[in-house]
Amino acid sequence: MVGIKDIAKAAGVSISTVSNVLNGKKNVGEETRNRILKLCQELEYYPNAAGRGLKRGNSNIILFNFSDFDRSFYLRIINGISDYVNQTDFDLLICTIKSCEKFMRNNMTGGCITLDIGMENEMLHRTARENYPIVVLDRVIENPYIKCIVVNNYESMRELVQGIVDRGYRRFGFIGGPEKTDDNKERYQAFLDVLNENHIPFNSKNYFSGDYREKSGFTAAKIFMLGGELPEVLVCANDNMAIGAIKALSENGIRVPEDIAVTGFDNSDLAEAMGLTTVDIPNYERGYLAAQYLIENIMGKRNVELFRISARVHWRNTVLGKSK
Amino acid sequence: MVGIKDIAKAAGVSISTVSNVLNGKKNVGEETRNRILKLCQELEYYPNAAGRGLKRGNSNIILFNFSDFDRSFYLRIINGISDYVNQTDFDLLICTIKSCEKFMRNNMTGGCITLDIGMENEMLHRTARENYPIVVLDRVIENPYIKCIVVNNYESMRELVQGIVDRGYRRFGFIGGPEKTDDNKERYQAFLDVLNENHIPFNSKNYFSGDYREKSGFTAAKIFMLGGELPEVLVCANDNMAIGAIKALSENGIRVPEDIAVTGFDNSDLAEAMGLTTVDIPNYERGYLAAQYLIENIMGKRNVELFRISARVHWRNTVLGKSK
DNA sequence: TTGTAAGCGTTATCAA
DNA sequence: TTGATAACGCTTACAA
Repeated sequence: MVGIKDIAKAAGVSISTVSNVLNGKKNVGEETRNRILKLCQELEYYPNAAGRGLKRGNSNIILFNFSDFDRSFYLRIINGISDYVNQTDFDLLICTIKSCEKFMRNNMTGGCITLDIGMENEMLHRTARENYPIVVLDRVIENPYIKCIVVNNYESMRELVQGIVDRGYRRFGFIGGPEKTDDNKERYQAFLDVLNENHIPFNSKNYFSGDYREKSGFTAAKIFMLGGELPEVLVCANDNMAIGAIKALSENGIRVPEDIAVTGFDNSDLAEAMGLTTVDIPNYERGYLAAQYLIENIMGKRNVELFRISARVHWRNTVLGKSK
Repeated sequence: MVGIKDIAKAAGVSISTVSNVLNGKKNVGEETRNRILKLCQELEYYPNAAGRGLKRGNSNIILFNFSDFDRSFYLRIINGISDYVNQTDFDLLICTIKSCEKFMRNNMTGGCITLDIGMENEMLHRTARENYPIVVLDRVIENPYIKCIVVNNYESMRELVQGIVDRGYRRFGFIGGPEKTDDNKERYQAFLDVLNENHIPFNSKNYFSGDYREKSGFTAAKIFMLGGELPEVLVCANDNMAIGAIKALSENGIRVPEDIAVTGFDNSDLAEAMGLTTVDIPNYERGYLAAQYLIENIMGKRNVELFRISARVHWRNTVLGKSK
C-alpha cells in the first residue's frame, strides 16, 4: 500500500507538504503542489482512513441503517439519500442493525439515518450526541440531537377510510403491523376514529396483528376466512400484507374487489402493478430530506424540529367506486 | 467519548491490560478481566475503529457495492449477504459507486462484493490484491484475487427461447440491456443461436438496445409499434424492460399474450405478480455464496475459480401455451 | 515555502 | 500477571 511517506519520498519533500497539498492548504508552491498531485495519481495513493480519522476525530461519512429486505421502498429511500449525498463531499455507507451501534460509536461515521424496527429508542438516546446527530424516520423521539421525519399516517389513513365509508362499505376488517411501531398505531387509530365518527361499529375480532410482511397478510386473510362471515373490506396497514391477503383470498376463489375490497399503505411497486388502492409515501423525497437534514446537523446547524411529510391516497381498483 | 484510557483509569490498571482483555488474550487475571469487562459495559466503551484499524492494518468489514435502485433483486442479494455475514464476526457495509474505490483502498474494509455496471474492470484489477480479495457478480474477469459468480445466462436463455419456438412463435423481437455487460451479451447470443439453429430469420431492426430500466422497455415497445408490423413475441433481457414494454403495449390496446407474447429475465417481485414468463435468478443464494467466498478468501483461502449459478425458466401467462 | 515533531487510540513487544 | 513504550498513517502547530 502506498502511503503519504511514499509520495513524500517520490516528490522529494516532507510528508507535511504532501499533507498540506492533500488538504488544500495554500501554503505550498504551485510547482510543488502539481508535482505532488500528479504523483498521487500515478502511484494511486488513497489516504488511509484510519490515520486520517484518528487524527481528525471526525468523519464525513453518513450511515443509513435498515434491516428489512422485503420492502422495496427501502431502495427508493436509499436512492434519495444517495442523490443528496452525491451533491456534497460526504460519503454514504449503509448497514444493518447487527453492526449499526458499532458504526455509530466507533467514530467511523459522523451521523446516522435510521429506519429500522430493531433499533431501540433507548439506543438512539444513548448514541445521539453533540457531534453525532441522528435522523430517525417513522418515529417520534425527543432528543436535542435527533431529528424525526414522519409521514402523516393519521391524516392519510383518515382520508382513505372516510373514502371507503363514502363508497358505502360498512363491515371492516383491519390487518395491523407491529403493534409497537408509531406508524401502525397512528394508522389504526385513524381507522378507529373514522369508523367511530361515522357510527360504524368495529368488533375487535376483526383486528389482526401482523408484522408488515406479505406472509402475515396471507395468514390474516386465511383466519378471516375461517371466521365465518367475511368483512366487506380489509384495510391493511401496509401493501405487503394487503398483497398477501389478496393472494390468500384469490386462492379461495374470493374475488377482489367484487366480493371483498382491500387497501394497503406505502404504494410499493407491486401495489402499483396490481392496482391496489393505497397511500403513496414519497420515499425518494424523504430519503433526500433525511440526508439533507443530517448533513446540515453534522455541519453544526441544530435543527431537530419534527418534520411531517404528506402522503396521498391513490384510489385504484381493489375498492369498488361510488357506484357500489 | 470514552476510550481505553478511561477504562484503564477506572479499573486502576494500564491500558495494555485493558487491550489484552478486549482482544481475548489469556494473560490476564480472572478477577481483573471481569472487572474490566464490566466497566466497558457500564461506561459504554466501543473501541475506536480508527485507532484499531491503524494499528492492526486489517479489518473485518466487508463491502457490498451497487448503485441501481430500480431493481428490487438487489435487496434479495443484500439479504443473502447479510444472513451469511451475521453468522460470522464480520460486519457488512454497503456503498455506491461514488465512494466504492475510496472504501476499497483506504483500509477500512477487508474485501468487496460488487454488482455495479459503473464499476470498471480496470479499477477491479487495480484494487484487488493479496489482502484485498474481491467477489464480482455477473461478470467474468481473470485475476488471482477476484472470484467471479455468474448466472448461466446462456443456457437458461436458450431454454427460454427454444420453449417459445416450440410453442409456435416465429417472428421475434429482442429488447437488450446495456451492450457492454456480459450478461446481456450472453442472453442475446443465446437468443440468436437458438433462432439460427431453428432456421428462424432475425432481422436486426427487431433488436432494440435498452438499459435494463423499465422506461427503456417502454420506449422500445413504442418504437416497435411505430415500425409497422409487430413481432409475435418480445424477448427482453430483463423483467423491468419487459414490464415497461407491456405497459406501452397495453396503453395502445395491444393485449399480452393474445396479440403479442412478452418474456423477461430476473423473476422480480413484479414479474411474479404480473404473471410474466421469465428466468428465475436465485438472488438470495448468490448473495449468500458471494459473502461466503469473500470471507473465506479474506481468511486466506485462495479460491478464485469461476462459479456458475443455475437459473430456471418460469413459464407464466405472458406467453401462450402449446395450444397456440 | 517547507520541514520537524507531537499526538490521535489502539495493539504488540518486551521488560518487570 | 501486569505495565511502559514504540509504532500504525495522518494532521497540525510551530520552527526554520
